[in-house]
Amino acid sequence: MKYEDFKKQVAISKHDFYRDIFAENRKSIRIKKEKTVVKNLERIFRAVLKISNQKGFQAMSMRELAQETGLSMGALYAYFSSKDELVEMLQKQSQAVASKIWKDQITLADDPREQLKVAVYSHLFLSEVMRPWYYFSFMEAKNLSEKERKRALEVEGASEQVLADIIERGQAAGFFTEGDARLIASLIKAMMQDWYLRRSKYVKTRVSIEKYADQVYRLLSSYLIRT
Amino acid sequence: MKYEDFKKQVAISKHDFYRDIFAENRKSIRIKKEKTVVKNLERIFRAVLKISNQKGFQAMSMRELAQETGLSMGALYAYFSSKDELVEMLQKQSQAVASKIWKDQITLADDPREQLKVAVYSHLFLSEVMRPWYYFSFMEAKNLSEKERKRALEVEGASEQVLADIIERGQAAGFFTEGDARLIASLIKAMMQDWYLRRSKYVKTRVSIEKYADQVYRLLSSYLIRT
DNA sequence: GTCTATATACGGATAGAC
DNA sequence: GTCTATCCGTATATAGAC
Repeated sequence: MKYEDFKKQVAISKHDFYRDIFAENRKSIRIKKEKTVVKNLERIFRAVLKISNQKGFQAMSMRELAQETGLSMGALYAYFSSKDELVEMLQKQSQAVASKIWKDQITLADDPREQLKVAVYSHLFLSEVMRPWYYFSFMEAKNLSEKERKRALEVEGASEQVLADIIERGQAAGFFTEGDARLIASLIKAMMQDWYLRRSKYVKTRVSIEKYADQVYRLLSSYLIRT
Repeated sequence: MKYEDFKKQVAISKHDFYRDIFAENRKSIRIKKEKTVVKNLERIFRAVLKISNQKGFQAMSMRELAQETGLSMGALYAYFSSKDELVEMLQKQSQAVASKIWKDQITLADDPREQLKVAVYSHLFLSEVMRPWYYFSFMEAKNLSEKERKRALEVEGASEQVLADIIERGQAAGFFTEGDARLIASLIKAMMQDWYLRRSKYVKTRVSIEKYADQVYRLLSSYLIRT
């Protein structure tokens, strides 16, 4: 499994991404011309991720965001009505896109052994494509509004359940060794998470995403797959 | 390996912990009576961890800290000269204590196979004993001062190197399978980290620290240990 | 040792000109 | 659509009374 192939295959259209955000938030966005909105939303969200991932979302001031985007504070508030709403837009759309891509990938396989492999590789590749958002999402989760925090927890729980289900099907079919599927799923998630949480370390030690994925999968299959 | 035994064995004396902080920071602490200082430092650090772990260190206001500790803002500033210094005291002492305990535990064993087991179990147990600090340290690392951030990275790198060294010795002795020791150490670290980063999930699904440690070690040894 | 009151700066958000 | 200027709340930190 090659990262470059995956990247081409999913080819998330940035334009579509921001157009969808526009469509979902017509009420709070005061600007009417789609072209302008898409252009500026891209600048804004790029800057939010950049600054937040350096110093945290709370520590990012609107003045700083204005500077980084090249827009004034007044202009910024034409695209959202509060800092909370800004982060809500980002979370909702990114989460929807990420979860759709992952599930689509898994559905391409049907044998549990193949599904497990696809699930691990495609999750890692996806987190590499959308790395700034994955990092942001983890680090800022606890600072979101009650509503957003709850949704983030549900999404995370659901993705672990996807892994656990694959493992259970594999166990039922006799391919995998017995054991607590949910707990094993947690450990897989932990290893996948490390790629985006401490990525600078892997850059420094020259570990590529493919090498990382291979190692995770090898560790996993030596435990799980019956021989 | 039992968690309760470990807990008794290390029995970190809280009194010693705060007395050491006092000794190291005589300059910035304006209060002279040790008894008073120890009592209040304990209140302060407990409150810092509690509030920060709920909403982040930056979002914790001094007014909030005053309320939680039962001290006034004026009184708080008799124990440190800035928010940054407060967090520096906490980091320095906790890091020293944690790293000493872990290394002492590992030295108790000499066979690499036994050392690996001790390293995994004792790190997990230790992170359970000092859980609020481990969580804080990870989540706030990037918001610390340049100096503190650098030191945190070094400590983290060193602890992964400890694991990698054990693995390499085990490989050289023919006990472990070949492979990239540093990368495997990273994956072990990732799994150990998950215990304190997403602990509420494990509480909810009723996974005990012992069960978690067993599962991590089983996964690991199935890959690493030659049969 | 600890308190209350306050200096000073910076935060998010908006009004109204262009 | 975007800008500048400003309101107003809250932040950290300190001064000085007790």
